[in-house]
Formats: sequence, C-alpha cells, structure tokens
Amino acid sequence: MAGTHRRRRKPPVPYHHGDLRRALLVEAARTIRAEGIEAVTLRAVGARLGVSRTALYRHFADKSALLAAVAREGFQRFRQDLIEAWTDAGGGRAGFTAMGRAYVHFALANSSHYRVMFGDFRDLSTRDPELAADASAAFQVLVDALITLQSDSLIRPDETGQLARFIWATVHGIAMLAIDGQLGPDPSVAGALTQLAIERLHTGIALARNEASPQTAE
Amino acid sequence: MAGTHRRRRKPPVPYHHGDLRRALLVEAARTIRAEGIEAVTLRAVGARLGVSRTALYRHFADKSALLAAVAREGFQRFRQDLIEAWTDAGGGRAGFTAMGRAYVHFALANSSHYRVMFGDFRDLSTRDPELAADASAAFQVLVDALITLQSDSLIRPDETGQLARFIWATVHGIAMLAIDGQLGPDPSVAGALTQLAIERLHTGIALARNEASPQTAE
DNA sequence: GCGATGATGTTGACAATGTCAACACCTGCG
DNA sequence: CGCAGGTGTTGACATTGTCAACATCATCGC
Repeated sequence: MAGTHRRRRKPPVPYHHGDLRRALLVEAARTIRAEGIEAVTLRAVGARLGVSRTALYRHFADKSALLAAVAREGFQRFRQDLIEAWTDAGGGRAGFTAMGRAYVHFALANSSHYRVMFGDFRDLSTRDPELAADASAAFQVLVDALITLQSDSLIRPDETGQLARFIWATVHGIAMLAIDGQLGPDPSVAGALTQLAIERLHTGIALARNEASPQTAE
Repeated sequence: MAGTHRRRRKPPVPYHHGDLRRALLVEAARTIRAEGIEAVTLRAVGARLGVSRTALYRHFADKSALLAAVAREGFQRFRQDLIEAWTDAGGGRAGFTAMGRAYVHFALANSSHYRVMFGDFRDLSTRDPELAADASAAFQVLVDALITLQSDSLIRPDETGQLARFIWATVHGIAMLAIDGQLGPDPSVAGALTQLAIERLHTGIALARNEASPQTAE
C-alpha cells in the first residue's frame, strides 16, 4: 500500500483532528440531550473527543459561542419540523393544528436543546448575529402560514406579526411550563393542553362566520 | 441608662445577627433585581451583610434552597398582584383583562425574579415542597377567576384546570419571550402583544352568542 | 526539497465558586 | 457556673472557564 499518506490534496479537511469544529458541535449537542446542559463542560466535551480542554478556543470564541452554534443548529432543525408539519397536513386549518403540535413535540422531545435555544437568547444572539437570523427564519414559518390563512380568509386580517407572536407565545408557554415541570408529573397533560390550546386559539383568531371583514372590531 | 442590655426576652429574635435568614432572603432578592441572578454568589451576599460565606448554611440547606425561598416570596407577591388586579377591576371581562396585564407587568417588572420562579422549577420544588404550594396558590387565583366567569356564563364550560393552563401558558409565553429578548428591542411590542393576546384569548374561550351550552363543541 | 508561517492543539496557571470539616463564639438553661 | 447547642468563621478542596506560553504540523514560496 501507499502507507500512511493520509488525506492528500483536500483543502476542506483541516489539519489535525479532521473537523474538530463539527465534532465539538455534535458532541455538545449529544451531551445536552443525554445528560443536560449542566453536563456540558469544556473538559468533558474535550475528553470525549480525545482532545484537551481549550482546543475549543481554536474554533469558538468561548463556551457561549459553542452553545450559540448548538442553538443555531437547533433552530434549523426546528424550522424543518415546522415546515414539514404544515406541508404534510396540506396547510389550512389542519396545517395550523399540525404545526402547533409539531412545535410542542419538538420542544418536549428536545427539551434541553430547546432550553439552550430560548434560555439566554439575548446574551447569545448579541454575540452571534447569525443565531438571530436562524431564530427569525424559524419564526417566519409561522408568519408565512398565517399569511396564507389570511389570504384564504380563514383567520382575521390582524397585523400578521403580532398574530404570529400571540400564537408563538402560547405554544412556547406550554412548552416551557411542561419542560420546567410546572404542569405536574403527568406527561399526558401537556398533550391534552396543546390540543385544547390549538382549538381555542383557532376560535380566537378565526373569522366569525357572519362578519365579512371585521375591521377594528371591538 | 441600662447600658447595652440589647434584646431581652425575645425568643423570635435569634442570636448573633438578629435575623440572618430574613436578611439573606432580602439581600438575595435585592441582588437578583439589581444585578441579575448570576451576581448572586454566596460570597457576595455574605459580604454585603457583613457576614462570611457559609454563614448561609446555618439557615438554608444550600444555595438552591435560598433561591427556592426567594422564589416562594416571589410567588406570594405575584399572587397578591393578581388578586388585586382582578378585584380592583370588579371581576368579569374587565377583571380578566386586568389580570392578564398584571401578569405580564409583574414578569417584566421583576424579570430576574420571575426567571428564578419559573426557571428550574422542577429541581427547586422537589427540594422545597412549600414552593410548589406557593406556586399552586398563585395559579389558583386564575382558576378561581375562571370559575366565576363560568358561573356567570361568560366563558365556555370547558374543564377549568385546562382552560386556566391554556391562558397561563399564553401570558407566561409572552413574559418569557419578552424577558429573553426574543420580541426584539422595542419594549412597546410586549405591551401591544399582551393587549391583543387578551382580546383574542377572550374570544377563543367566550361563549358564542348564539350557542346556549356548547357541550363538546367541535 | 526546504524552511518560514500560520493554523491547530497542549500544558500550566489562575481566579471564582459552592461546599464540607474543624474550630470558635455566644446565648440560654439547669 | 458549666454545659449544650445554635450560630458564624477559617481553611481547604474540587470544579469550571479562561488566558499565556509553548509545541506540532501542514502548506506555500523559494
């Protein structure tokens, strides 16, 4: 054989490790999922990769930059899940319901990850502007869905951004309460609550049957 | 004079400091408000009271027990604010609106404190059962209000607990998003959002004008 | 080919923090 | 007065994030 002439002419493959940045990202995400956020220490993550602490500093500014990158990756997956739910249900009211369910499902299935994404967002996003962009892109999925629903005269023509924030706040609230253990020990409560919330939410923003175009109704 | 015969026959007044437990509680709450939760260190709090770190261990099991006590005090004030809002508005739909506003107002005016109350609730409440009781008492204010509204046939006769959790999740979600900086830099957004949310929320849970008793309406 | 060069990773050290063990003090009771 | 126990202090330790100095290695200009 040609012996140990590993990796010739491959610019995208960095020097020593291969792709330590990616590996750090994956390992951090894995640890968050498996053992929670407090288990993510530079020493532990480094050790798991056969690399010493501070190796991270060649790829991230500091620990919070790593967490911001993890959060970014989370927002990207999150966005995909939401798009998929809306699309698979064929939009409309069914799509609205599916997206709401998908939201809470993602949050509970990735609770620690979700906490990183929404925990100290202000700190992280100021240091990593791209995080804000990814978060915004995920939010935009909801806005786009509402625009479609408004175009089809299925929901009120209120300012779409505020309407989106309202719905977002509700599912986010359910997710946070469930994650933080404030909904009690029974996990089925969260599911039933999500179902009820989506129904009542829809009623709240639906166009009343008899009013054609409720301007500033109040 | 009788000289320095300080504090004779006063069992509730402890030995050296006077009431270090209370002082620790107050100082921790003050620090949280003024400098945020991460500024609450045993050394800093102790120094501010002219007492050394570890003095806390004679009054609390550990740091998280102190934070749990701070959270308890927060839930008690929170409960009072909600009761006051509901009562001052005279109940009814106006009371519902006032309570929603008071909720978000408390959360934003005491954002760091609020985060302690709702942050790692699962950990804190398992170590301090009374915290769970205080949190439950605050939640009960909302439940009681909804029961009244249901009695007056102003809102749907859905299961009150779930209805309460739904509303709770929405205002909690608004509060968390605002606190975490996810609603953008403009603070007026949160206020307008709260207003819209309360209106749409009410529409969502109101009894439809023409349906007398919508059983399991769907 | 080969040496400079910059990217990548390591070791040593440091300050901050929560916590425990051992000790010191102080108050009230018998 | 003396003891017992509640209250506070000091010393020490492990853990953590971070920086400075050093080591290594791949690549590029000659």
